[in-house]
Amino acid sequence: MSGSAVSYSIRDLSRDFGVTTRTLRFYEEKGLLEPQRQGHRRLYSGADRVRLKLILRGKRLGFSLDESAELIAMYDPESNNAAQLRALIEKIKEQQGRVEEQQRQIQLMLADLQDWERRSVQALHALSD
Amino acid sequence: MSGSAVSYSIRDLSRDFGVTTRTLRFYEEKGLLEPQRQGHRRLYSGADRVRLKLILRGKRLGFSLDESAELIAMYDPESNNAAQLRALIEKIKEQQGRVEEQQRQIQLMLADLQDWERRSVQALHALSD
DNA sequence: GTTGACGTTGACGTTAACGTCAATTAAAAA
DNA sequence: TTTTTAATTGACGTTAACGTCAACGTCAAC
Repeated sequence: MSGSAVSYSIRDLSRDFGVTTRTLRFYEEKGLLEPQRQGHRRLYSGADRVRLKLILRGKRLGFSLDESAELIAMYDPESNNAAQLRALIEKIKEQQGRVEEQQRQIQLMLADLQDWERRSVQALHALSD
Repeated sequence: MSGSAVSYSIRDLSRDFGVTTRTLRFYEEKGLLEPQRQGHRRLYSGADRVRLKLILRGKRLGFSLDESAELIAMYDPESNNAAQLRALIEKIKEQQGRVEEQQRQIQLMLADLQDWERRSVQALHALSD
């Protein structure tokens, strides 16, 4: 076993992921991250980076931080728990449903508006004839 | 000109649209609605109902109230302003882009997870042989 | 030995979108 | 006329996701 434990300062993570240090401390308060300490300073491991990556991905998928926390808990790559994995997939499919519905609404609205536009353009042409 | 001005109480709107009266007063504070008054009581017109419908539609499309206010201002069916209409369409297309990106991210994630699931199921089968 | 650079813990501030009282008022019903 | 019932205006409370100080610690560099 080699002991080459790579670790990162709060500033490193901040830079690498484009979030403020305040954000990192906030995620820690919420229990989403728990880096080690060297004295009173935070030392982030590779595993911490992965967790952070998952949190941010959760946000991009449209989940709240609390929801992301839940999802990450299910995503434990060690546990190999098939039921949990399927539960996770379900949660994400639900979100997919919500997003699809939004998209449907947007398309309906756009169709309406574009129809409207066509008609108003035609009205203009009729005027200029 | 007939003067059959239909109007609705705050409770009517609340019931018909499934929002609380507090919400309606809040929308008014924000300038999204401005019903007439009969004494100190609010009297909502048909036009007010339409505005409310648009606000709620905006929310379903994923816009904030402030954004909805902006959109509704552009949506003036009287003005017949083609440029404004196209601007509105643009705004909505931008939102469409954001939602599509979210959906893309979700699909990627799902693909990953389902791949994972397949593999872990196979691993189980291998064990039971 | 003091100056920076970097980090730490409070703790209060902020925006969005309402919720939740409390104290009043006005009109309708009994 | 008294009691309901519906509505009104304040005004403070709440959740989420951080922002923004302030005051203090520490370690290497000059």
